[in-house]
Amino acid sequence: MPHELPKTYEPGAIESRWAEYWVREKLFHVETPPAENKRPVFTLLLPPPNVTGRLHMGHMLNQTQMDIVVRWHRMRGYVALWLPGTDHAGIATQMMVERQLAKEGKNRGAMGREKFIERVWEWRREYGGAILDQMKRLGASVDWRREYFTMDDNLSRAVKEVFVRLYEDGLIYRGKYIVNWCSDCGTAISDLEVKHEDVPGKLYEIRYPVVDGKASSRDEDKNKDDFIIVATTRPETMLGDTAVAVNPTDERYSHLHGKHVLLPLMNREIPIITDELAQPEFGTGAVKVTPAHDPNDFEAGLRHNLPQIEVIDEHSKMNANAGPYAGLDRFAARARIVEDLAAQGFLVGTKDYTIALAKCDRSGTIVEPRLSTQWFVKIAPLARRAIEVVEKGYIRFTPENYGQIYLNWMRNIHDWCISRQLWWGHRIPAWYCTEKDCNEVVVAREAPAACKCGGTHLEQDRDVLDTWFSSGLLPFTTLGWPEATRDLEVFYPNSLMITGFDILFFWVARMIMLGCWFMMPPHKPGKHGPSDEEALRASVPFREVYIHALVRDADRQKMSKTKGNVLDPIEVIGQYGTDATRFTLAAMAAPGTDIAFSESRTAGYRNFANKIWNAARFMFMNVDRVAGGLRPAPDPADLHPQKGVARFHTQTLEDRWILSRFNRAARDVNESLHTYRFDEAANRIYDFFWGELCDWYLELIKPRLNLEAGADTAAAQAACANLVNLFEAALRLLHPVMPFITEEIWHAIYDGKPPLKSIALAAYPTADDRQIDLAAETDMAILQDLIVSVRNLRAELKVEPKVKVPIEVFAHEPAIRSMLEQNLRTILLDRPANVEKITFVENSLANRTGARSTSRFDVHANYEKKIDVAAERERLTKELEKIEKQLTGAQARLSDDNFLTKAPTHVVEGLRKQVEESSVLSEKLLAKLRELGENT
RNA sequence: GGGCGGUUAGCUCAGUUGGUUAGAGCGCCUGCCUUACAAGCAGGAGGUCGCAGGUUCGAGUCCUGCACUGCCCACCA
Repeated sequence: MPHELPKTYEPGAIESRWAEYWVREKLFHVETPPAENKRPVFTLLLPPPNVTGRLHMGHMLNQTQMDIVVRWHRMRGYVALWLPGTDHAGIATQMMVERQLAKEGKNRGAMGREKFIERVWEWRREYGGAILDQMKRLGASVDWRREYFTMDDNLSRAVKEVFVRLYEDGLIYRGKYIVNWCSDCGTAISDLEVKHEDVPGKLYEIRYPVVDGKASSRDEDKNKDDFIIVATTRPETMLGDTAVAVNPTDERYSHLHGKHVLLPLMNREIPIITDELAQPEFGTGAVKVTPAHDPNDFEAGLRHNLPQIEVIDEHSKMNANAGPYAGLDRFAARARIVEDLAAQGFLVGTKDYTIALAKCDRSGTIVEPRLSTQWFVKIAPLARRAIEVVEKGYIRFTPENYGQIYLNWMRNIHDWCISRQLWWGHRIPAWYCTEKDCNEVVVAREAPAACKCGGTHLEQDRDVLDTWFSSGLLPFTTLGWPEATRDLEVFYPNSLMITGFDILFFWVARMIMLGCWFMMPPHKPGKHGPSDEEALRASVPFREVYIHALVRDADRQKMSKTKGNVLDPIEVIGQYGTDATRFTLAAMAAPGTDIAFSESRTAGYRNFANKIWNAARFMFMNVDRVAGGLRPAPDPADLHPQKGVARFHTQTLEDRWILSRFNRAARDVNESLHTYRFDEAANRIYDFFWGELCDWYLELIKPRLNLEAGADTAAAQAACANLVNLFEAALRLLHPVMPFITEEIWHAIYDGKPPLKSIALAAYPTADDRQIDLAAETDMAILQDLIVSVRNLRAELKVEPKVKVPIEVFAHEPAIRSMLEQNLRTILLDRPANVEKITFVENSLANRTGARSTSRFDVHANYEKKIDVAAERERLTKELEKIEKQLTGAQARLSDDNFLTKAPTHVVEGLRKQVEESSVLSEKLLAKLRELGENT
């Protein structure tokens, strides 16, 4: 029988089977909704993993959260589109293939561009799907039919379109500026790809002799004002100095204005200029100016028309301009230069100095600020809108503080260098006329046939675009832009973006800038003044951004290959199952803190899955045995519109109680998911399923299910039906977090013939307030107290586990007494507390040995064994102390007028009630302590 | 140089707009293979919530300062 589950829970087998099933059955394919669509729409774009990537814990966290949100929306009746794809990852992929070539003894230079690119495509065909295959194993409910790759034809066309439009709007320009140059990658990189690292270094003070122009007299050279001292951390760049700057307000140097210095080693005369660049407080107040190798100096150079002398080449070696140092690596040159300066008496001092060293994020190579002709995006106009939409709340961040971080960054943004000296990527759609003296640049969607000068030889720019340029367009290009598609109309803006902080600026910020620019209809070149708020609101790429935490190892260390502490999600899954791993990530995803991923935690959630598994086995066992194969009628009407528990018979207290608890759980879980509190949602389900359903409800219905004991078939069948219906609803509640085990058991409930193809298509439970039963919860709490009290007594009295004890119960409040009388049947307490007979008595049992008391009842176990009086007295004393302390505090507050007038009523009332109960209890404890004293 | 976060049980972390007795998992101790589950059941120990002030009838929660710690941003030599 299909519903007969194997005895042991083995996630591996179940999970791969359903993962395949979901893909094969195309369960998550989303048709473009028709014009008359009334269903709400939910759109989510998968942050495309690098095509070279392997799944890591960060991906898994990210995807787990996305899958939870998407499954939840789908079950709530949304048209839920989750769009998957991969990123061509320019540098990463190119390097990967180059390494492969190197092993074959080839290199791309010899191969040529065309062949190399063909080779990259081959690589991609062969290995590029790996990470998405891994995703399938995670159960990601994406629409695979819509899978994209950033180099697809349609996306590439859109990239060109964007480039051309931005160029036509004057927002893309080409020019020779200082860029971050990575000599290892052989390309310019953007500011974001540079990471600064504080390292100990040296600050060199160098004496530049002053000469008074060409007509300097030798006499003056002997004065002590004959030199000016500059400080630098990079002495090798001095070879390219074209000025020394002093601050115009710095009186120490006013007599030198307009004079020149003789550049040591190079013997080149360079002017002393006055510029804000030099800050009087720093060092000597004089700074060397190297326009070709420093961004600040570059600007100063423009202000003063200084020549730009490059001395370091693209391989970070000194070039011909470096005279005797030509050919040396920049650091070798530094050493030699310092040596030579010292030898010639120019080196005044060397100080220890902490340097914020700029390194290439990818290769770790020290980045060289280098003069280079590149393409840039003029970012200010785009940033303006991107700031506006966040300030106005058209895009909301969770956690909120990321909105501020985003704004700070966006307000200080610099132009974006978008050209890369690579082969793999979107080639820049610009052509240069090769005719002599024609410097025409043509930016066009297609290769132009001829230049306006008449020349027909046009060469396309050799560079490609920054990968983030194309991924920044994905929220609309994946939906068919620049065509005005129905998809675009329905699915844009995306509802949500879930991603990590690490790509907030790289990607999220760029998507917002580009989305708000291109999706602001109608597109008016050059006009971006205040316009229709609705249009602006509708232009955002997504309405909300959820930033998730970083997954660290159990010791809070960042996972990194070099540290060797990287956890492979596939291995973790292999060991504990995808469901348990997903649950761990969800349960630990409290906002604001990183996740210290602990396997012991995962093992705990594997145990939770096992608990569910066994509870299901218990259910099926009873369905077959007791109820003769009873199954819930698979009425589809009960499933999709049905939000809660279908046809539940509230015959007993525990029935009413569990139904109430289920509704509370459903309410809480929905609320938590609304605010992306995955941790709360997961923990809430855990507590309900294990702590209430399994620990209490299952135990309490066992007597009814046990035919041999009572043979009430009708009651047994009702109990069984309740269990099945409750379980079914609980599975739906859990499904977004643990999709596999819930799918497996759900199908089993329907004997393999479910009314829908998947639990993922069933309705998500919502709370029905009418089923929340406060009275049942209160009564049940008393009953639970009583059972726990009996268990405590058994432990105290050291009753052998197998021995059943008779108990006596006293309750002074008639209502509670009658409630207990109604619900406390021996059979009910048999299993939970091993009780064999219950007698209600008329007098308090509080002072009896072998009794326990709460403010509502006393319970006494009839058992011969002597108790450990000393231990009992200690326990009672401790408890009494605690209660007395509370009582004193509470009474003090209740007699304080200030408290009584200022505190809200419910707090005062609550406290009064507490005092009442504590008083009763403390008297009972006292009575018992007296009794104990007399007995010893 | 700016900005942000963290500090609660042995470990990893929750703790809503301040409100009655600060929770969980793992670990630990005791007893149980009770016919769903030893990946389990029952019971138990363990916290002056980083420190010092302040606001308040009331502070783990709000404010100020300090200490320790982590992260991000930054073209200053």
